[in-house]
Amino acid sequence: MPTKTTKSKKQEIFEEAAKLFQEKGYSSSSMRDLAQKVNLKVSSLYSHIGGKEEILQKICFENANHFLEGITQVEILKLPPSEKIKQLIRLHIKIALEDPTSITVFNDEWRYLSEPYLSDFLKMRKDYEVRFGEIIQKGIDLGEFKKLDITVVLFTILTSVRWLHYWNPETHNLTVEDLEKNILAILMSGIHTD
Amino acid sequence: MPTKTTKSKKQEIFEEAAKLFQEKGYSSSSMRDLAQKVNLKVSSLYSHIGGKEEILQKICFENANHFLEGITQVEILKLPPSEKIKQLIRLHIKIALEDPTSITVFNDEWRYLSEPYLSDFLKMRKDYEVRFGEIIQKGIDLGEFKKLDITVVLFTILTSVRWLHYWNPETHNLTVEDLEKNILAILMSGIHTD
DNA sequence: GTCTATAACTTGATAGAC
DNA sequence: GTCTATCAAGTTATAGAC
Repeated sequence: MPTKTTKSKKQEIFEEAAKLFQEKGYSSSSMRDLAQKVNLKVSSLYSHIGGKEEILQKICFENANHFLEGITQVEILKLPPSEKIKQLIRLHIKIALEDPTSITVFNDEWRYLSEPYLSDFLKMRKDYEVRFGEIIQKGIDLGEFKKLDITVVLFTILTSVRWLHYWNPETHNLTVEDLEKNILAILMSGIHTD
Repeated sequence: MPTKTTKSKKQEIFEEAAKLFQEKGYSSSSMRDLAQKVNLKVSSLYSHIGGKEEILQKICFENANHFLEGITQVEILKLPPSEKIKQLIRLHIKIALEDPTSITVFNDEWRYLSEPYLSDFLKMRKDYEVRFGEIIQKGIDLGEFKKLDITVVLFTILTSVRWLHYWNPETHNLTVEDLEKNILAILMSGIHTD
């Protein structure tokens, strides 16, 4: 019999909180809701965590770090910009499908971070966007990409994959690979036939 | 001297509320915040509006109706599916740029609608998605569009324009026409050179 | 229509017994 | 670590004087 990894109460709290924030939104989720989900009284939560916002901070910065680590890995690859952009799109798809709950909270609830966390978060996001944009610029310079506005390309790509955390791979007869192929095809070559 | 249209207090309340909801989110916005913005005491607000949610309902259903009216207009046009999809993308751009505040609240805060409004809203959204998807299907059947997964194409298009309400036309040296051209080029033909 | 006053309730967090 | 009890502040909304 395989050893079952015991989930700590703290971990359980974080996981249930993420679900709760996803369902009701951060500011509509109460510590009472959360306590009930993990079978504790409200006051007992504070033996495990510092407070409500600590959970939001963990979710937001963990995901921000995933994206920044991902782009750092891509930048050092000896590949043409077009391949780097494809890798980044795959990164977004992977992160969205791997932990949809966490990524939903990251996407939609970061603005409820208090200072100085909010500013830190926005700096990380800006950093990511700048570095993503630089790869696009290089691709245009090398003639791989059409001469389009960098900002438009950047945000079109970044937001175009922001529905994937709603995607349930099990209810669609489309493998993750096919999903990836479709998205890359649209962004690289468009939906129109040649 | 041109006649200045007088803004009713009710209208002022709705406009300031939209801004407030955009800034702080619906559930973090209080009637006290709103009262202060329009120089009234909280209780006086209730002489003009029924309550907090009435404002959210107005914003959500007004925008939902804009989109549904738009797609109805497009459907009756005698144009190939590819042109209809382009029209719809232009519709999204137009709505996003015309009233960014309202569309932000529509995009991000609809889930705080209470029943039965929430269900009504979701039905309208589903209706829009189905009709949008049918045009894509037709385009594929006629050979105008590549044989891609309808759902992937649908949501990629719908979400890819969901950053436009942050776009400030004045701080970018790109006209709205060029913005439109860039977005249509990406979605129709992709970013990659041929 | 606007105000003061207040009802009725929910919020995040803490004190201190066990 | 968990509990009961409670606090201080915030919430939407209403009653009733002017």
